[in-house]
Amino acid sequence: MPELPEVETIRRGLEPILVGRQIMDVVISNEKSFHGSSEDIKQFIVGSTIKNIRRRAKVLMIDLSTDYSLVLHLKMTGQIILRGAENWAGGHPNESFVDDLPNTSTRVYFVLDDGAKLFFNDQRKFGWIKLLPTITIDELEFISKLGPEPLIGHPAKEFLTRVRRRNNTTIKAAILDQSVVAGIGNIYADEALWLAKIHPETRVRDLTDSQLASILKGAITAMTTSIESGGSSMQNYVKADGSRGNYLDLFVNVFRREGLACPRCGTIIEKIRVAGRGTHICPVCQQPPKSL
DNA sequence: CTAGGATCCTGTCAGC
DNA sequence: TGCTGACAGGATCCTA
Repeated sequence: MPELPEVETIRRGLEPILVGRQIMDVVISNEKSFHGSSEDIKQFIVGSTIKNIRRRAKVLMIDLSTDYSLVLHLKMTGQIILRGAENWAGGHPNESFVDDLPNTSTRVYFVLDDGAKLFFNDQRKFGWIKLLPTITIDELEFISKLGPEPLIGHPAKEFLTRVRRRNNTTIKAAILDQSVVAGIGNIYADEALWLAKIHPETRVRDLTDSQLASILKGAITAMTTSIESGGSSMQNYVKADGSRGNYLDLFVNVFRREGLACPRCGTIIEKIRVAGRGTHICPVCQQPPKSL
């Protein structure tokens, strides 16, 4: 589930706590969740110091003093939870943020110098952590093929070039494609298309350059708002009175709001299926293409 | 090469 | 209550 803003929220939350800390041990309870030999773990993780935490698209990279890095993808249900003198949690928001850990969805955890533990939880086991030499990360196919970072520099021109390579598919499928633009997932795809007033089943070829630009702008707006509101973190999950909050309420207009009023025109929001994904639209603001 | 469906997994929820 | 199928904030693999 975690998309660019959720991963960026984790990066920003962990960086001040983890950089400079030493990793003393690694405990793996699901082999498929960790790619790296026990020999390499001993040699390049145990005893290493965390130098830096970076993000590219939805991928988190923890650079170690051994010139190796932990490359991490949370996929649908991944979470990063720190328990110790300081506590922090981000990623897929559920009760594991506050449960006793390890629990049944703990796949890997790291023991730090002061005994604090950094948990990688992942209910559906789609996520993974890879241990790789830092300099080889950019050569990985899934990294080298990525489209531009939407929140860094000026991605508009590169986005336009790449989205036009998907002229025959629907705009929703196109912006979910990580080689078109990095970091958009189901939440921000629906939010971007609502902000731009474009129906998700519109073929890319039927959109003008100006409409495509406004979709990218919508994605940037939604993502920026999400990050600035604190993203998906423990702080937004547990409210002051102990009840559970939903950080989506802080910024979404359509996502998971089927049956509720469109904030722009008041029409009831509908849920449909596009590109194999649940898709939320305002049927008035987002008119279907004539070809449908 | 592209497009779209199946697939990896566990848990939850609606409907019978 | 218990079962069944659909679905879930992702991306790869396979087929046409």
